[in-house]
Amino acid sequence: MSQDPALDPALPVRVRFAPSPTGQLHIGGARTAIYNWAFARATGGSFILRIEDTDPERSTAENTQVVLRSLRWLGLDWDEGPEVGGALGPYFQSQRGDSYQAALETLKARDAAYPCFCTVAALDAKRKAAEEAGGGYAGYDRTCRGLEAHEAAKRIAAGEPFVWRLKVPRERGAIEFNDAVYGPVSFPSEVMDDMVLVRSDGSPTYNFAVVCDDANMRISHVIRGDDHLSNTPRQILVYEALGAAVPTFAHLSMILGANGKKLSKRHGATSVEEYRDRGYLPDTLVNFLALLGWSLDGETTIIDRETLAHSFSLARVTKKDALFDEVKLDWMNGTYIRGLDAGAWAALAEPWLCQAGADPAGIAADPGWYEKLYPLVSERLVRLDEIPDKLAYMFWGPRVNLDEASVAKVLTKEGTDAETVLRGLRGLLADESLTWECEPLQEACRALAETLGIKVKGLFQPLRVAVCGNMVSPPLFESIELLDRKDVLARIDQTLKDVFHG
RNA sequence: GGCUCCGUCGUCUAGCGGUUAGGAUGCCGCCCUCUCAAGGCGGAGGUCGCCGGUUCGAAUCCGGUCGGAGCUACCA
Repeated sequence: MSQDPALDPALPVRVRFAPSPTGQLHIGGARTAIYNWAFARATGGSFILRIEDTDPERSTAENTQVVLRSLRWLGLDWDEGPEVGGALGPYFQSQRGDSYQAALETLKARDAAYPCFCTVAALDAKRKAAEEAGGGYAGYDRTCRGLEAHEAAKRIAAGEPFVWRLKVPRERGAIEFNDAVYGPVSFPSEVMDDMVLVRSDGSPTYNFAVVCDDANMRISHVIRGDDHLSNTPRQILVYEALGAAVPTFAHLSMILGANGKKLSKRHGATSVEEYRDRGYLPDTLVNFLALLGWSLDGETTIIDRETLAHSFSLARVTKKDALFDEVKLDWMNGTYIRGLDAGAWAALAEPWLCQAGADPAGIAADPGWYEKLYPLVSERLVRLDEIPDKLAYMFWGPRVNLDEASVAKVLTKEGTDAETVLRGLRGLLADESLTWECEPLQEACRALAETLGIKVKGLFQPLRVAVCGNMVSPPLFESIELLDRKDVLARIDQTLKDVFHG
């Protein structure tokens, strides 16, 4: 059994991510991109981006932009591809028509392809009959394979529509290859029919185009989704027919939704941009997706980009399908938010800060204020989109939006005298000699609690509700320090008025 | 139907013939504490899908079985 022409292991590593721009970049695709990128970086190879836009119906320039934008957002830089260029372009399949034509000529010259005049209708009928007979469809029956050359030429000349099929060698045995993830895989040759290479409209089929592209672009490792595992023997046959070196294949298991089924819109977000819009950080997504099917050492879960780029290896990729667990994703996003640089976080969180009530110009004008705001929320956030809810009180100015439940539980609860407490606080905070900083403020308030003979909690909570509007908030005195004294006093006055009609 | 692949705590995983089957998340408890978090400590949770076999010894090797997934197009 002759082995496929193996690729020279000394050749440089070249991998590609080849999405079809038919919509958003899904997280399954993102994970494939991450693995390709990480493998290239870890091996010192090249990461190539190729757009498979052969389906004009669904492939649009806009969709292509979405994919590029998502990859950039994730921080996956490509060495060759759209907007970057490269020696082996173009990097859009729609622009590589000539190369497919040339490949077909090669195949014809090697007697490895033949024209087939069977109509779709005829093939469908045969397939249906075979299925009804019980045995199942065994593939194309090679009706046109035995056609005499002059006969075929005559029919072509007569304008009869036809496709080009691959002439799979009759004596070809089982097709075997050593998958970098799955290990040795073998397909019996009996089930390999003479696949269509070029459609009757002259366009290449997917299985033909990818092989041409991967061969022409000198791809050394094809790292792609599991759904292509069964396509691989077919593609190997094309490499052989072309006389091209067969790359190493590495198939990635599927990512399933939390319900164990294929990911779908019905069960949460599925695209990179949806996760971005919900306030997940790109670092989180890269880390989390990388760990869905790969592990560094089985112990480490927080893995930064650099480590990933250095330590990724196909040998540690799992074969099992993985469920996408958003609960763990949330935890991870929280730890990445906590790890953010205080000076830079406002830029990242800007859209949500503005939703909370911040003024975009203000963010740029007073970065120091936002730097101090960061530690107040950082350990309370799981997603950035929680900012509007958690931080709105910082942007209310002199007004306070009192939460009804908090008022009932803290201010008007029977057996408490929040009014007296608030009046005391009002007087205390109005004292200009009190330094408007976290520590002195807190000390003064504690002293007041002692004077009033109540627990600090009995004083802090009413103050929290009066200033933050809610019994749950970021740290009280740190918040007050960041607010204007007159605004704080105004909020207490408003609370007194609204709740106690004073 | 045919072909191919997969199967370790709920979930993500470590494990490569000898481990009390490890880590992470989630859950529970304690500590810390101005609320909520974060953090620290501890706990519950896996007869390694099931059945046989090989072996002194199997999650690890072999066979079978069940369950799940993918492919089976002039879609990609």
